[in-house]
Amino acid sequence: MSTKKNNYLITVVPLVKIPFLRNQSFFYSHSKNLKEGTLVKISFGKRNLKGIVLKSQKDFPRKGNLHIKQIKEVEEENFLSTEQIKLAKKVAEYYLVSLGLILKTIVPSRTKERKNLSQKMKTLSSNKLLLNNSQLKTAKKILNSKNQLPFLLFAPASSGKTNLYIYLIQKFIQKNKQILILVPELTILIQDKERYQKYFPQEEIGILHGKISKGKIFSFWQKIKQGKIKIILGTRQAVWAPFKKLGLIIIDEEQDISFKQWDMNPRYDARQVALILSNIYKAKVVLGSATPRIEDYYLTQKKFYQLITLPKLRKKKTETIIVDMRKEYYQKGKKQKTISVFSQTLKDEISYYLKQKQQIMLLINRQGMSAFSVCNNCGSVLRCPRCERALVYQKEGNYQCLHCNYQTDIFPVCSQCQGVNFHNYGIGTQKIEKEIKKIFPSAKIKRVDNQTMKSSIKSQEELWKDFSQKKVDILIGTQMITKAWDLSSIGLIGIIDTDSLFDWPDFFTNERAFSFISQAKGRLNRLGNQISGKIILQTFHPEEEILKWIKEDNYLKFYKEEIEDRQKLFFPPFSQIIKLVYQNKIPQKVNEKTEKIYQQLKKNLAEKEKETFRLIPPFDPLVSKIRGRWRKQIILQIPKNEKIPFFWKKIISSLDSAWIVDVDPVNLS
DNA sequence: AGCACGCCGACT
DNA sequence: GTCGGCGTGCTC
Repeated sequence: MSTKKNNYLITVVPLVKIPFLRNQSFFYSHSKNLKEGTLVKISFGKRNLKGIVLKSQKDFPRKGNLHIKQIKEVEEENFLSTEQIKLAKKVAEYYLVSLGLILKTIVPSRTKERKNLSQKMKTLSSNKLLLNNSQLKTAKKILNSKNQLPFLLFAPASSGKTNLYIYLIQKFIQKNKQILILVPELTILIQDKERYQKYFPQEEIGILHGKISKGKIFSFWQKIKQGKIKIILGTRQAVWAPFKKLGLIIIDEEQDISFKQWDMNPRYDARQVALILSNIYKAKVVLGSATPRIEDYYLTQKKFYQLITLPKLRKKKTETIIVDMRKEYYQKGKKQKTISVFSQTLKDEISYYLKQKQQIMLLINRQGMSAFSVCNNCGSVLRCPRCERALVYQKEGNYQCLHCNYQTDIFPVCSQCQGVNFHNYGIGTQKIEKEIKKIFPSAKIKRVDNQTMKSSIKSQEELWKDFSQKKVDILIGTQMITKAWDLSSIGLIGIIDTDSLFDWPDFFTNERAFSFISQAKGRLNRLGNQISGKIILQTFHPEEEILKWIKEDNYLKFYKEEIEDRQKLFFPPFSQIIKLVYQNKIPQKVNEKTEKIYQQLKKNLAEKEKETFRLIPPFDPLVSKIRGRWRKQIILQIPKNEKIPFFWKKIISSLDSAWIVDVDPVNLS
């Protein structure tokens, strides 16, 4: 039924979720030929959607009675590049999601940027770059390498890896190529931008992250597409930019899990996407870290990555002290009635560093006043009615869920026995703050955690400035500050509850704890201070070997231990993991559904596959109820270098939207 | 994501 | 019979 007017058949991918094993594209008619990547408006079912054109052909006499709709509107021709579509296809295949959904995340809103006229271009003085011998040698290695294998840059804190990056960027700009720099967090990005800009005052740096306006993103997008912007700095979504001539991808702090979008679809890891991207553009990739992921270091051993290293610039003296908290309990041979969260060692060191006018950072990985509260009458834990998670004591009589922001009335009642008195266990940032104020009343103290960070970016920056200008003596915070803030002048770091970093039931836990403490250590006295930096780890398990590797900065020993465990337990890099989570308000339905799918997944495994593939039956995650929904999960483990069995793909493809499909999840708990 | 279609139980 | 609840499958 082709009319003279609309004699072209256009293959369009609607920007919507379609089971990924089904055909992702649909036929539409139009009066003229449309190129691949054109953005169009279409009607799909009863909905009006946007779509991306894959190809066009002259209409031909067709059999069957397929009703073909017309394209409603051509929004922009050549909107996406061939490379972007190629990337989208490969990413959709890897993460078992529909192509339309990936294309939807690539396509930006076409909004004009509201020109901010008061925006003044600061005239920046250009910094001169000086590389030392080892930096230069490493850079040459990267530049002269003929093969396409990614580089893992294993570089400790203060080894000058940024200098190396800048040198590489210079070289690629000279070649008229674009450079993508990926960083894990927004706050790092802001600090990095200033740093890079100083070396490239004449270049506009494209900034891409989740919090800039749609208009601004679109304006950067166009300049990147035209090749006007050569340096692109961004968080994970920057991998989707419309590069014209990408030559180099730098992934800084590659061990960071923030590269993975774990909380919403598509659940992609920007590092994985960057590797695919680099293949499409034949670009070089540098993954930089002081504590690489176990999986990535393993790949260097298997010669899939090229290992390059940088030595420490200055052999700064930093001391790691492991404090045995059991001894604090049994001081002078007697069991103490009350125990301070601060060991005597830590208190002594704090007062010493305060006297030396050195800044101090105290780290605890919990917010609020305590970890959980127990009813004095019946002993049950006070929980969030919606999430089943322990509520955390906030202020006088007030308890809060850190998962969904549920807050109790001033005096909550125990759900089990109507009791009204609770005892608070564990320690959080607020409690530490209260205690430390008691012990050091004249010290200037600030607290940073998710609660305080939720406030505006402005107040975050102010706090950071205050700290940099030494208006703060003691900074108390959760893990996030070591990541988010480039704090370079800390004299003393105290990790209050080291054990809590390790007791998470997950196979990545050790790796993350190792990386976290190493990163914290890297913040010690990077400025030319004469007083050496010190980190104090308070623990009830000082005999743990991992603490020894941390103390010695011995990544390789740690790697050796860890890779053996991974092999024994058949975890990455020896297997690929797919996590399937089902959630529903009715717990019985959760049990039934997950069991049904589990049986399906199990049933058709061939005898041979039963030996090598692994399937963990439905189990409750650590947080088994979130926002009123119960959840259960199934774990699939596929041997590395094996393909996902087709019938598994088929089952996964048919799962409805109550399921979460997470390929390469960042946790199993 | 919507929306139609079809199968099955409850009820005028 | 027939109304409607919801599980299943399709969208050019």
